[in-house]
Amino acid sequence: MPDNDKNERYILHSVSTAFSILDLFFEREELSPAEVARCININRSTAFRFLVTMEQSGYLIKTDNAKYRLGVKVSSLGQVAHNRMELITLIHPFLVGLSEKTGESSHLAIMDDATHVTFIDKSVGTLWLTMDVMIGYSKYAHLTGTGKAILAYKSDQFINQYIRSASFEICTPNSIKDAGSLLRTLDMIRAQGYSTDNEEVEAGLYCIAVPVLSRDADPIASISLSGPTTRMVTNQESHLKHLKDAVAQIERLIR
Amino acid sequence: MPDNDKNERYILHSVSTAFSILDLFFEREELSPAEVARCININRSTAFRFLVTMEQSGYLIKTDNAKYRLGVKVSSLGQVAHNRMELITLIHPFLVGLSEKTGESSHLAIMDDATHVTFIDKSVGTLWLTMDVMIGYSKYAHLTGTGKAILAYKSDQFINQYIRSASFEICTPNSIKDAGSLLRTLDMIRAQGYSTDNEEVEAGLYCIAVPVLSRDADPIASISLSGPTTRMVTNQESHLKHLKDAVAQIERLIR
DNA sequence: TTTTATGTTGTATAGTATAAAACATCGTTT
DNA sequence: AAACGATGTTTTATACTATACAACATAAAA
Repeated sequence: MPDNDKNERYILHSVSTAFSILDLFFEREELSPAEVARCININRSTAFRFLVTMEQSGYLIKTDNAKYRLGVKVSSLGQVAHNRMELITLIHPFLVGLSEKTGESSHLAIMDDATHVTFIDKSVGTLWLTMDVMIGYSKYAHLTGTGKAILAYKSDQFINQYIRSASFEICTPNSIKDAGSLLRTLDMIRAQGYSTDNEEVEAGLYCIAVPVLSRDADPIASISLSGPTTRMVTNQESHLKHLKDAVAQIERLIR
Repeated sequence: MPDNDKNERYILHSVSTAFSILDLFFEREELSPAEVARCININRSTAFRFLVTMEQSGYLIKTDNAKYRLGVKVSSLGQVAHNRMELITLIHPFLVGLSEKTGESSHLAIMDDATHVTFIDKSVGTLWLTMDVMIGYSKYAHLTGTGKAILAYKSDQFINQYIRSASFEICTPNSIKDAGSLLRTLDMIRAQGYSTDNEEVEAGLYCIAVPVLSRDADPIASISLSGPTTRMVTNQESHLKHLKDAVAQIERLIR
């Protein structure tokens, strides 16, 4: 990433660490100065000052036992951000339609950095046994159906970069284990126009995903249907048709 | 606020302005370096550096026309924060119950600073004409039923501080116009145990709210029912009963 | 075309972020 | 009970960097 290296020169160090501290709260519900200090390797007193500052800004709140948590403002601003993502506004009705027609959960995902796919919207299925991922959840792209659908339509150099920076952790026996099989899978996805996740991230969970391409064929997102393998396999044809119909309409709207 | 003044000494200036910049995005969907610079009175190049830093941290994204928007991470972290607020987890079922029983929208609000009340959860009513406020929305406490319910049970010194720092903008003919009538209203709220908002924030909108008090009688939140004045007034007695029932159960749970 | 506003990039310095050290408290261990 | 270790908080000195200024490039406006 030459652009990132270039910007490196302008980074305000303390601001950057402030957001690193905020990042810690993705994993931990509350953190003390000492814990923050250990996590990002800074001095305890410095950590304390960061926390005080962020509390004063309303982005953290201090609990009674001198620990800190995410403040209400984070939640509020998150709502604002969520509502503003026009992609969501546009696509949400289609997700609802998909989950109503099929009974399965439907998701909208994007790749917002070079390696991870993020679920930015969902419509949970009506059936009792149903997939439910939290919005905002991130995974390496090659591990999910939505991620592979997007990755397959990225440029060769993007994919090569991906292979260099991704780690091929193994979630299930079906997980993609190396660059070679990933490349073969992506070829197949391009050939058939959709991707599947056949229990590759979690046992019993099957997913079908179709990319949403911009006018200049850039994969800006993908939508998916997910559910238990048995149900998904028997209905694969009809699910796929619904997904492709939805994407066709979405692409008409965004071009 | 003596504690705040005391902490003033530890504030990291650049971190604080970073969050001020983030605050700007509550109002504006996208901002350029020059705009940010004007809004918070800093140099254009400094603003630029802040934006680059925050982009690199994933909390902002740069659009094609060199403007910046809230990044996906804000939305993700907001979700996380929202899910973690145990108050919400605890109270949400009651909100759902209230809106199902009454058909009207039900809200949970807190005061997370000295002047504003924030809606942190809701259950939208089942009726066609229904109130729907975005979660995270903030107003001066004296303007809303939920705000007044909380304010009424705060300490005298808190209320005096409130009167000093709040501005009595007039939303409708019924809005509270001065400190005197606010104090009288708060007295009445304490006397009857609930607050109303009789078209004080928006014409036609009526709201009944009841505070949620902690073991030591601190007003930690309030819940409300809101809807068109006509419907609300005719059902006021029954709505109030439902609200008080819910609060009684909630208070039993949190003490 | 000229002008004005703005994004972006160097640069010098005033100011502050940072770590180290010290104190206060707390819970644990001996 | 005493000693210890871990941690929250506060003070302090210094290396560093956040900041504004200036300059350039570019885009929009006049």
